[in-house]
Amino acid sequence: MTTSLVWFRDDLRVADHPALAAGRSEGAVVALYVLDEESEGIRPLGGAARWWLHHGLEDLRAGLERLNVPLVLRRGAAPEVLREVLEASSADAVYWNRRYGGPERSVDQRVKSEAAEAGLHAESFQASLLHEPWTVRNGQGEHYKVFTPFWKAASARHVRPPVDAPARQGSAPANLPDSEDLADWDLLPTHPDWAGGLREAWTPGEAAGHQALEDFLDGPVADYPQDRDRPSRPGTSRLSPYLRWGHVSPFQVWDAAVRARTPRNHQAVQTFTAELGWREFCWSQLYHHPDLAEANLRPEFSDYPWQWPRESGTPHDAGAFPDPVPDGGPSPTARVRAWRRGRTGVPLVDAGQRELWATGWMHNRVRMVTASFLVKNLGIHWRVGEQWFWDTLVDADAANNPANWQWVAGSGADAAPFFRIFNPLTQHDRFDPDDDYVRRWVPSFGQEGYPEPIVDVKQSRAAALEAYQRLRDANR
DNA sequence: TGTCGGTTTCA
DNA sequence: GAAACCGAC
Repeated sequence: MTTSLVWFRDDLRVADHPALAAGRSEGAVVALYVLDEESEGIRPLGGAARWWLHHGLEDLRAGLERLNVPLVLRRGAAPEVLREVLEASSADAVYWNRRYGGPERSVDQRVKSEAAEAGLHAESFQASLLHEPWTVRNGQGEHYKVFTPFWKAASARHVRPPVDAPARQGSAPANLPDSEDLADWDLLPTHPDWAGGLREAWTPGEAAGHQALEDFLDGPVADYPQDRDRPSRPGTSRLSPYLRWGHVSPFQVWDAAVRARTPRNHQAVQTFTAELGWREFCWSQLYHHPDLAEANLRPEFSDYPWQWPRESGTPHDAGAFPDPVPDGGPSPTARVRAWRRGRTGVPLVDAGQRELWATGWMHNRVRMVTASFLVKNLGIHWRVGEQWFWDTLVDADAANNPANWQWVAGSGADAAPFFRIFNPLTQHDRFDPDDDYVRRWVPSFGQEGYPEPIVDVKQSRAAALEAYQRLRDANR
């Protein structure tokens, strides 16, 4: 009987998993997950992501157990691990669902060629994106740089239906490679255990993801265009971490959304599926610009006087002002510290940052506001914010996170124009008029002890516009 | 998926 | 005097 190895990555599910389905159709399957912290260029997971991964893997193991498929856990450089595990399992083939980041693609390519050299069958599948990034092209044959035409072209294309979870296998493969113990990976925080808020807010896993999808399409989707901007309301799908980890696939979301469509909610469903479109667009950007998290897509922004906190990891070639800033006010280090902990004295910003710190997630409207505040009002480089979100979000996504930070900063493809600067006070009035959200996360709001704004919103906005104007003049 | 300051419109 | 409207950033 044939044995296949199915390599799980950002697709921790058993349904709509083409690689798993392919392996099962050939015979017996061994599942593998590799925690690769060694391969060149692979970005180490943030703290909140590690927490989610731990529980996501437990859930995957349970899901695979129901199919009688054993899950092998290994740490190390993926090509080496694959070599070992393929040999130990006497597998004839290895299957996986495609990844689209630069370093990940290099790793996968290496695994594929090494498998071929060893006379093994290696095959990859489309499962994480509705549209392969190299297939969505404009009239000139180039990838789209603007969202609206991108999504217009992409969403007109056929989307395959989700595939079912495979049938339970009668017997597990004879040769089972050793597995490491998940607990030894230290993915969960211990001293201190800061994950209490995450546990309260989230249930990682495939079933929970589908429950979230179903609950959303059962009700809230009808009011999505309005309610999604109100952070105090349960108006969003909260699917982001489930999509990030692949507990739910975009094909499943697309299919469910299309099925939930009625004449009445048609427009609202389209607004929702456009968010899948943004995800596709972000991944297209990362595919075509593997350095999306490091480099401005608009190179002229390298001359913008972004500031960096004084701490390790600050690039020396960032064109940054020294700490403290020349024109007075709190130092970049103090600004960043206040922003991270939600002590800027700007209520909506502080509420968002505290929601993030407590739950590993922030409402999208508020993400735009806190990001704009960091980049435009505090004058800090978007990469500082991108790194913080990467470390704290349970949905930290290698494409969405940097693409959206560049969107806010104005340095990205189809980005918000730099002069589109959110006023956090106006946004507060408009989207949290009853202060429900702000009071939930900042109990001291409106009371003595709540700090004054760390910078003047109006003055700092004007300063950002001036710096931008100088940049434009210099580039003319 | 913006804000601001100015002008116009209308009750 | 509020609300709608507009251009500039």
